[in-house]
Amino acid sequence: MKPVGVELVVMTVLEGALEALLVRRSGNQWSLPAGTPAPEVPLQEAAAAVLARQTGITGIGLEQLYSFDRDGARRVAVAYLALIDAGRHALEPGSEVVEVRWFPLDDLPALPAEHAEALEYGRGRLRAKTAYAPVAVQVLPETFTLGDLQAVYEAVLGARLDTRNFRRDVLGAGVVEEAGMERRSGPGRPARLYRSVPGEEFAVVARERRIAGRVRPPG
Amino acid sequence: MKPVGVELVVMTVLEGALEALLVRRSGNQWSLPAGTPAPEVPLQEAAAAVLARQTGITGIGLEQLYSFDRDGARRVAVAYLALIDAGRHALEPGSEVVEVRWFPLDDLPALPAEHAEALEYGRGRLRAKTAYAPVAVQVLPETFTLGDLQAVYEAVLGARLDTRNFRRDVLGAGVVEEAGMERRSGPGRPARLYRSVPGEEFAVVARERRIAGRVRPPG
DNA sequence: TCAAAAGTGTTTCTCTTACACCCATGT
DNA sequence: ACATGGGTGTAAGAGAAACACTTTTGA
Repeated sequence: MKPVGVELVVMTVLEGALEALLVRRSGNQWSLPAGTPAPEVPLQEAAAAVLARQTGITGIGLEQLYSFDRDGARRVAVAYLALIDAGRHALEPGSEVVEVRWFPLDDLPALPAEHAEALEYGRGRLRAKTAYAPVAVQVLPETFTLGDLQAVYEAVLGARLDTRNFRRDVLGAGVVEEAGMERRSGPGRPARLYRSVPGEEFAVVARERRIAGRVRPPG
Repeated sequence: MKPVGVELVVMTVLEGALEALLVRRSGNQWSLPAGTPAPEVPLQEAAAAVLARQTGITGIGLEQLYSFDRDGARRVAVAYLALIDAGRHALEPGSEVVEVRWFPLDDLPALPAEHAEALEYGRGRLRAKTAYAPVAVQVLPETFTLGDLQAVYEAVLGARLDTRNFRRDVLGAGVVEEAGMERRSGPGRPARLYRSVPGEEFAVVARERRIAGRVRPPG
């Protein structure tokens, strides 16, 4: 009987860059939040529970990423993926861990090789998904500007997008609607606030109109 | 310790329609080939072994499909997907099963709900993959005509494709090459035979040029 | 010579991309 | 008044889709 474990690839966007959530159980070894679910509890619930227990984060949408079965490992690790708004979730290390932190993907601490692999896999999935699903709204507060949204897309894709094309595509896709308010912050014209259209936040269906087209290298 | 099992969604194309491989262990209950791997064997190998043991099919490429964790189930089922050429694999029910058969997807016997779900999921994956990966060559003998290939695409996509566009796209993608022979069967002009370009059979990378474009309803 | 299947180019249109300026505000 | 970020339209090009006839064979 080969047993199953869960691990969590949780990402956010901070200062225009993707960051991943890691925990430290003891010593200097960082890792993904991970645990071993009991047989009677559904796997996704178990994953959510592990996340809550170890990091304090609750109430987020998890998506199954991949089931890793590293050679030599005696157990299978089912990885779940989430993209969330760090600002809405305070980090509270649970009793099993001594520290919880966001790390920029390009400045990670030493990780078990399998966890680094899962992170990389998760980033690839996000990138792929970004082209056809409005995943980015998950990383933003309830209302946001199109500039915010574009910044998230750019962070996830690792590429710069054209503002006018981006707006045309996002608005054309019908996944956001105007909130009827403005936000002003320092100099510059106030930005209109939008919110995601109810029921469209987690839509995974391919859309007639892609939100982000073919990506070109930064520059 | 929640245990893990494997199950196999194996499909082929017969007479222009997708068919799935099912086994009957006893009585009238059909199901997907499935089993419980030992801890020390890698999951994908275990899945291949289950398939070989129960159906006699060996040496095919398996792709992880999804890990199902049906509510109430005490175990996780990692499903693997394959699309193969039925003509190249004789079916031999192993000792664990009494019968192995291909069933058209639109004429399936009664199945456990979870297995029907996995089949449906597999069909969706195939459809999605068809748009950017040359999966279809897996279902054909070593040499085949472009007409054969188009028929496979049409079966997987459940849609009719334009012959000229299809040929242009397939040849442009560079995944097949002429075998330098012809095949004649009954009346009609003989068809050139092609084979898949070595190394491209299992290429999963997105291609610049898609093989099958946006799909329109049959008619 | 007829029926049956294979093979072949071009045109149209849609979608993607590239691109530059004015607007509203804070300091 | 100037610096800062927000917001807008259009033209050119590439890719996808639509479309009909000729070729080669078996019967």
